[in-house]
Amino acid sequence: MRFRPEQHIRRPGEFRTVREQGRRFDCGAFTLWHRRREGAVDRPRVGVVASTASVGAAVQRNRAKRRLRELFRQHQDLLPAGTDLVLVARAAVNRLDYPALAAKFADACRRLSSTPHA
RNA sequence: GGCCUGGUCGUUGCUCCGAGUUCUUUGAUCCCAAGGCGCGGGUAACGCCGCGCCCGAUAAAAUUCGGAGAGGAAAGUCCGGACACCACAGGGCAGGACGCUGCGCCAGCCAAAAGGCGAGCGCAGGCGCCGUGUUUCAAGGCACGGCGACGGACAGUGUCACAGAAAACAGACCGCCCGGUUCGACUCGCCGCAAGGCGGCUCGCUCAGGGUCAGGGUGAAAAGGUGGGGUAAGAGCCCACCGCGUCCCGCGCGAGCGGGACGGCACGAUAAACCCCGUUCGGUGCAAGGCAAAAUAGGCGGCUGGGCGGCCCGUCCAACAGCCGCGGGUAUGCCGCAGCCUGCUUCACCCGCGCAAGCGGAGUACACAGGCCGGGUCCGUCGCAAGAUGGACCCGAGAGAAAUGACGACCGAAUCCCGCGCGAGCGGGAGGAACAGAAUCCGGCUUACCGGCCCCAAAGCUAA
RNA sequence: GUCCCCAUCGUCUAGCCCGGUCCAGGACACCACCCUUUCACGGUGAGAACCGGGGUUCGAAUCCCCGUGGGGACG
Repeated sequence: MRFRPEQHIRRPGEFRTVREQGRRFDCGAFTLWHRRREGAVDRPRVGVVASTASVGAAVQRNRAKRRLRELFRQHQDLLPAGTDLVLVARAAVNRLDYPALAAKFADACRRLSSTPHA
């Protein structure tokens, strides 16, 4: 399953929309915001955030964002079409091993699919 | 001191490049939104429709294969430069930076050349300070090592707290010494019956005067040092050595050094205080900056000087001039921006010709070809070795909420534990790789850091 | 990314330009005592800091250099 450039959320306005109108799941090592775009049928999109204060220096920030993007790439078929995600990294992202992160992410995907957004 | 920054394999992703296939759009630097010309049609109008001609830059998406893809510090942003714009940038003032000498190197820059500048780096040397050793009463000398933002303190100004008698063209105080007067004590002589008086020696004290600066617990620093002579006491007052200053001579490319004569001490510290001298620097920074749809149009509307970004001068462009605006949307797209140069190619713009499309010239991109530069692999030569050098082949990061990864397996350094061995070590197990992520580029400095390899020096051990 | 600025008691600040008078001053807070039946107010008193390292200097919060940590501007 590929991860295409048009699946990136890049604009500050889109980030703001997801975080103001979407819902939040606390997944321990990261925070997941999600929002369904009305009438959209294209693939789910994602934006990744890693701040210096919560994650650390540039190496840690880049590594956290890569791992979160990889989570989305491998599990994006669990998400309904037209879903926008914002993943906010915390310090534990780089400490947990990958299967634990994948389990948390898959669980969050199933929960947001079972509780459809208004 | 130099060099290097774990390895192999598998599955699956990301960015860029090349080749192929498929599909649609074909007209094209983001979208609404359209290549140009001619003829005809249509429309409120047009970029719409049809036909013909001409030109064109070589595009977009999906997919397959192949190739490439973080550092020695990519970091801090402390310096220097390239590059871009402000006028390829002028004079002065202000302000900043740098500062022993000689030679060499260095990203680059200036110059016709010779040559010069350059953040800094290296080698050799000079001077100063510190440490150790030696010699010496000491100062000083010599040897070795370390450190130095190392121009100038007789151009000027400022500051030097506390302590201390005194803190900056020195001399007030204590003290020491001298002689004088008054007073007192002791003693001697003379006069007097006595009280006492007069004169003298010595000592002390007080007072006024003079000499002197050796000494005065201090202090970071006390106005040449040590020793001797000398003196009433003392003092470069005099002498020797050392230090200092001026002059002369000699040596050295030079910083400076050595010697001699004279002076007779007049010269405190601080310039990472102001400052002076010499050299040098215009400002802003890739978020610099440039480009991105016609026609109406030598048009309409608005503003009045503007630029040289610290200040002044001066100068430049000008007043028929310059600047801004002339549909909407979008933190828009593209270039700058991916080793360099040359050739080839040729959108725009420019020049010439043509009624016009266009044609010819010149000319920027991608691609292609060649050369140079850098890196990798293989081979040869040299070297004890890290490595150097020659040839062949291959390659040359470029993102933009920001690619260069994720996961797994194996090998694996440091370190720890167990067993064996006199010992070097051997076997097994645990353990699992530092600092850290390009953002216009190059050079330097600084800071962070697991380890590995090599060279040089010294000491110890072993062997000869 | 590029370019600037700042750092002093628990908090807000003075001192820095031009070094000594600073074992660093003030306000609020905290603590102790007094006042009050008690609390508050008030009074008295005490504790408490120069971001780290190096250098210049006799002497550094102040001057210079290198770091660390904050903050800001530029589309």
